[in-house]
Amino acid sequence: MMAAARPALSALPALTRLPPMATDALSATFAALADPTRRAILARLASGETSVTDLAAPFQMTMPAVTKHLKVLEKAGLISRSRKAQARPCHIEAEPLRAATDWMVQYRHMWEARLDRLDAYLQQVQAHPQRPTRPR
Amino acid sequence: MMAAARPALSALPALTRLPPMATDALSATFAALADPTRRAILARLASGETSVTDLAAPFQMTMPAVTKHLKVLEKAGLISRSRKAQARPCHIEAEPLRAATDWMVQYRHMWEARLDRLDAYLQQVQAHPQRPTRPR
DNA sequence: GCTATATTTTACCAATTGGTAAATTAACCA
DNA sequence: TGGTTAATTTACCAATTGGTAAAATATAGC
Repeated sequence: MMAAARPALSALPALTRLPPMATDALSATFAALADPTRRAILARLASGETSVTDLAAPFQMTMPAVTKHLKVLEKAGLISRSRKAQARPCHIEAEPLRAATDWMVQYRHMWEARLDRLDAYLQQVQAHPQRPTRPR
Repeated sequence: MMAAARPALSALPALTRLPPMATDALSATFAALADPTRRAILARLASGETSVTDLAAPFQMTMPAVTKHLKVLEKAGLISRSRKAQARPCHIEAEPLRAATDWMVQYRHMWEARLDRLDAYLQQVQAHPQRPTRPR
């Protein structure tokens, strides 16, 4: 197996694991969206500024849990906060959501294109099973 | 604080925490997209079927790590696998990606609408600072 | 200053995630 | 049969996540 042939990684004493990458904006946005509670919060905020208490009401969880979800959303730049008496109302921030949507839409073209080519190929095969023109 | 006033939750012995929710398809899709390595893998797969070794090459990580990422993508339904001699090539599956894109695009309308209303309001305030018609 | 309301912070916990090294499986080839 | 190639499984680890309960903070009103 010649394990010694592989150099640096196992040689360096304390740097075997790289320091964790600071997650990019896109990753933070998708991670924030990867939770149904947070998506529901965003959906609610889409119709206007809302207090934490109001946001928490529909969910079967404590206020600190909601506060944590809001922190995730805020760190990802998807919401911002203000102050109104004791309340700290939340508002949606569209920019990063737009960026993530753009990423998906851009790649959707490629995915759909692949599907279309596959469709065309399968139809052709079905139409002329004897002489399948192999797709390039 | 009358801690005893709140009933069931802390009374039930072993059910204090609810069993973890089986993550829905949308959450799984966004979670899968929330990692730059996995997004790069998908981008690569958009241009065609690829082996694990080829997928792993651009990344500074071991094969098992890539296998794990592929498992995440497969569980989320974003890729599927086949067999070709020793290789287990991966192909992209567009459907869940389309569903997630649809979700984002649908909500984008609401977010953009909010921004548009804000824009309109700010422009009006700037144009007629004396008589700001308050936005509803 | 006291009290109520709104929210956050702290300290804890179990489960999940993202990585590794080493061993194992599966298919092909000579 | 034995060796090579491709990929996975196992066992481990540290960091992160998603929740809780209890205490603390901030603002407003009397």
